[in-house]
Amino acid sequence: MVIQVLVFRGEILNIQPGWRSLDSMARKRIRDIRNEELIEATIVTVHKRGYAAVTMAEIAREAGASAASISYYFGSKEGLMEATMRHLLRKLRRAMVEGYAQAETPIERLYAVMDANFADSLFTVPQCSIWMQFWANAPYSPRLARLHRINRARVISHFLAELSQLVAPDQIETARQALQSYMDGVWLQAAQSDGPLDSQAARFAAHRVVDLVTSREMVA
Amino acid sequence: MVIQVLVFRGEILNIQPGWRSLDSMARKRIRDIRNEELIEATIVTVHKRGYAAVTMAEIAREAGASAASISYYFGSKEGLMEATMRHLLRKLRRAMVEGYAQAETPIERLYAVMDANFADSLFTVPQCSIWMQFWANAPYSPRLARLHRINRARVISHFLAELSQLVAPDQIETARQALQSYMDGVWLQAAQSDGPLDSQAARFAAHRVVDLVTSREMVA
DNA sequence: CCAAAACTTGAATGACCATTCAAAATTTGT
DNA sequence: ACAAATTTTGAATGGTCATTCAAGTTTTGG
Repeated sequence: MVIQVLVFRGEILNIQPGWRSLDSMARKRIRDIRNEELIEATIVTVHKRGYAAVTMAEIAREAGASAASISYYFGSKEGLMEATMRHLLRKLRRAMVEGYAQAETPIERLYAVMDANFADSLFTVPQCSIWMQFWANAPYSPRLARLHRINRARVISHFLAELSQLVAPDQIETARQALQSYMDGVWLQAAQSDGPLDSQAARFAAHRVVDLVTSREMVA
Repeated sequence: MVIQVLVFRGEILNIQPGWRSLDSMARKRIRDIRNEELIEATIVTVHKRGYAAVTMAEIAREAGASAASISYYFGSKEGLMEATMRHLLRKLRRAMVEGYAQAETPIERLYAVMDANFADSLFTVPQCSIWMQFWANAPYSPRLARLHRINRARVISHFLAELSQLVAPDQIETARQALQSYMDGVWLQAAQSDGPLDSQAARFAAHRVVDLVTSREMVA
């Protein structure tokens, strides 16, 4: 057994038991820490200043680093934005699969999708705000566009898989469109909210929308 | 009776009967024509290049003018953006009051709001796209933020007025949130659509959502 | 036709910014 | 401890862009 004590620039950053030898882990650690710090600073700063206006220097200052270090770690501004979007997508995916594991019926799985999207850790003003910024700018950045396209396809196929077991075949596409629009719309409005968000209420309302859309009343 | 023949730079721009004398009208005309041209060019160019990346020179080129002329007519880039947003808001408001005039019951007025938002002349990819760009950037531009805030309050009060006659008091706010989120979400997704939009289908789907949300099933 | 008003723009201005780079600081492996 | 690898950044670079301005062009009013 090895006790890891990660010291960087005279500061103790982390103490934890480790079973692997230090060398390979520690070498990666600084890079990982900087990545995390810079991505977190990006979320905060883009929310504060807007995607269009934010500069490398501002993000770096928020992270307590220099603009040059962003280039060192991410290659370019676009690289940082891509990494930040990946980070958010990863968080969303993690929340989703977690909920899926619990759900047993199609409607529970639809609930799970909604619960993931409105989870406490994701449904916050800065994150909804930055999500929207990325959304708006994805068509103009090949790297963001790619991530966006892949994620979109994944979400659509999830919805379709569950809805096909819940509504008539000719209703599936309409129901998917309604659910997805609702979900996106809530995020969009949350991004412009002043106070903190009530994620529990959002989940509750979303469940009701799922109920409505999958009810027999939906027939044209 | 006077026949107006508007000639500018050797080109006949407009011939029409007029009852007012030429002087005051014609003096305003060139300004109006340039305003329209530049705003139209702004919509096209922002859709093509993105709010974050678009430059005055690009917009001017699209309009067949010089970047300096934008400053002459709108004072600044932000002034142009504000004027463009005003233009879109005016269009939306016009479509809305038109529908309202026809509607006689609360639910018909809700249909009318949806029909206005998904009218043929408004529900196009470039307009949904630019709308979303403005939406995303409004919080960072005082002048856009102001327009956005005013419009938002207007739409909310419209929804509340009709819903208060259709659903139980404790359901009003939830229903409004659902309708508005759906509406926003559809625009957001339309902005990212590849092909042309089916506005008729959007209206039809929106009516169904109105029906669902105002049905008695909505009870928690 | 003419003077005044309105319009147009090329070029200049000044500011801002992402990225690069070389040198310095820190950490790592042995 | 010390050489190699990694990390950090101040300053330089090159480019972009909104805005201004002065000098022209076109239109208007009479």
